Amino acid sequence: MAQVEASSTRPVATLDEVARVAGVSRATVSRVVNGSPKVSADVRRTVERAIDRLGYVPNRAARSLVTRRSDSIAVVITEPASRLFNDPFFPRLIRGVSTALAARDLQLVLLMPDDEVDERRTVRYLTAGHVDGVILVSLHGDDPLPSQLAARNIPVVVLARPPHGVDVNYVDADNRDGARRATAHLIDGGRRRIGTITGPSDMVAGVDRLAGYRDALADANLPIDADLIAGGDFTHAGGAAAMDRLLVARPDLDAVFCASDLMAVGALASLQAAGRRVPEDVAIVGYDDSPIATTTRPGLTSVRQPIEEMGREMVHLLTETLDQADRIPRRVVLATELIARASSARRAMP
Amino acid sequence: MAQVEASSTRPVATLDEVARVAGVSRATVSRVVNGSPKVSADVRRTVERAIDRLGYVPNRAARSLVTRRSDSIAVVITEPASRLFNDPFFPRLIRGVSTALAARDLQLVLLMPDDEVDERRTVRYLTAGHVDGVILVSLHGDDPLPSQLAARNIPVVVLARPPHGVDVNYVDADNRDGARRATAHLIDGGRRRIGTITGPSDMVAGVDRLAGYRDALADANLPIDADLIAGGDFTHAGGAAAMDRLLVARPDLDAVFCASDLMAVGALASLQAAGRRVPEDVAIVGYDDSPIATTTRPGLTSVRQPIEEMGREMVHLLTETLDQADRIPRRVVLATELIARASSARRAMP
DNA sequence: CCGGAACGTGAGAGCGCTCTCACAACTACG
DNA sequence: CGTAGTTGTGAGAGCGCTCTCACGTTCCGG
Repeated sequence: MAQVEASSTRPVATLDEVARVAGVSRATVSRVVNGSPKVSADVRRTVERAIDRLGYVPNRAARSLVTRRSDSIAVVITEPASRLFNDPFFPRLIRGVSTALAARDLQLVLLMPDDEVDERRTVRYLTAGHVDGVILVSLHGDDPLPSQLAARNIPVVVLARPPHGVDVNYVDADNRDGARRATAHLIDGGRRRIGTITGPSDMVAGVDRLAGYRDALADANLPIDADLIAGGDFTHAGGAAAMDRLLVARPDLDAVFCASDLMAVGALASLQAAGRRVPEDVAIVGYDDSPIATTTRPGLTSVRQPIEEMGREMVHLLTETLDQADRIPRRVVLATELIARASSARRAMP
Repeated sequence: MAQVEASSTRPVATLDEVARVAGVSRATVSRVVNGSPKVSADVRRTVERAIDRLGYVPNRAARSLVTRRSDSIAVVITEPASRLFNDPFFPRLIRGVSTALAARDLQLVLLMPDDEVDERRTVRYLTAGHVDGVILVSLHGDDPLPSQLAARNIPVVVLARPPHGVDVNYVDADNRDGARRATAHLIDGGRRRIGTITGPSDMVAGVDRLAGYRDALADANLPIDADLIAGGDFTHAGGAAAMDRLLVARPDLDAVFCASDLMAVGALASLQAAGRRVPEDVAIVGYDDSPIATTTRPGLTSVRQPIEEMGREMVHLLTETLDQADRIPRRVVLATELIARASSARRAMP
């Protein structure tokens, strides 16, 4: 039985060995591997056979040492664990990024710095030439990473509009318009005393969605009442607490727009505990169209963001930046979609 | 203003430059960078100053070319998108893995092959010496990856016990014991006609949890009735459908153990739609202790798996395998915990 | 006071690959 | 038939790092 699969020794064939077996030079093998057109058909076939026979796989370290390219892209998520756990946003975004990278034969490297020390390690990693570009998923605007990377000339695309008009590529969903449409939908349903539970005021998404709520009221010539605006934090508990406050301040409210589904679910529980019927007494609209929106009773009307598409778009933007030397920052804002469910059903005729 | 930060040119200082600036040899700088003890204190200080001044970061490609180490670990998730979206399991696992890797200064590389083509690319990537080891998160047992990697002598740890007693490192939660305890909890609560909604029979977790259910009934000398066992698929819709079937087959059942929270939520909806009160008429226990368990009404009793710890344990196992030449496969099985909520409240005295 | 151990440092090879350049073998054209 | 171009292939340098080995100092015991 000479049929040995190079079993226990590391089967690391090199370019050199392939060249020897195929009876050509290293350069020619390299050309075959990299799909250069200037190789004659029969030499190419010979080399390919040798590659197959040896199970040759190019060593990326050696390659990227000379090309100064790693063909991988980092996705950096700087979010507290709690958000990551509860939010289906990230898996979906990653999936979008992942498929787009795969199509370009780029490798995804996920980094999730946990603390200060970790973040320094991350910067070191990114600047060590380990990746060709960085996708930054940080919903808090005060992150120093973009400028640090910019200083090192590493292409970056961030998710969500940065709060200070930094010159950086970004992709975002149209939060303001989404919130406007959600609120308009409530107005269309016959609601007039519409409250809102906002996101944190230090997050652009929170601020933008509040602005959209205001837009819709203004469009309909409805007054904006501070008593109808309660601050939340994108969490279930925060949503419930905010709802409680709204019910005290404005017991007569007939609808509420929540800047996240998690808060909407909290608000729903709070409303039901207070004996209000949804949607008969109070209509609710959430934001994110997360899976939880379909499991509540009644089902939760929500604003869907094109999350996967945002991921794909970020990759698109990044690879464009990679190829072109001119680094003109671009921004891509994607439209949202309102998914109507029972929680915002049109008010019955009185 | 001579104060230029090497702005637009790539500021890639090399070992050589550091050596020149510090007035020492390349080897000495390398020793300092790698923390070798055989460098005198003042030379070390001089070199460190030079490193700081030049903002030197070692080039990992060059390093791993010679060390044959990449100092990164791949996490390969081969799951359909749908699961990834709805299941908070993965983020938590990743988080556990991530912190454990960070503590060892290892880099996490996340791979999520989407289809056949993608999977081949993944194999190529893993065998290109890009990673030192692989953590395989595939809940389906028929994955060919472990053996492919084993053939290449790449250390692997898989999540969950493989169905065929493959010789491979794995980490798992004690599904059988968790299910046994969940069911025993229902028995303790005075329930006697206890149904179960299982996971898919091709997934070890599903099979093991069913076995645990049987164990508990056997322990309590309760009969095992096929009418009380309904097949599910770990999804919300599947849980609801299975519950409907159970209600037809055994309208008198007074409790149900669901092999996942998502199915439990579906079952809950189905029970409530059928006019059964939970927990008065029928008690429910789920599995996973996912966030959704706290948002249902009533709150869902569930079995918590130490997911983060499983991630950490996988890293632990992998790094052990990395360091030692002897590759004796190990298995680590972690205990679960029952989190009691209202959905399984003790039956009121009749 | 001398031989050898201990210690700190430098020289140089080489990891596996790409890429430029040179060159041989054709082809085409005046 | 000579010259210029075209095409396929090989030789060789070098990417930035680690690591072995050799060498110069210092220190100590006999």
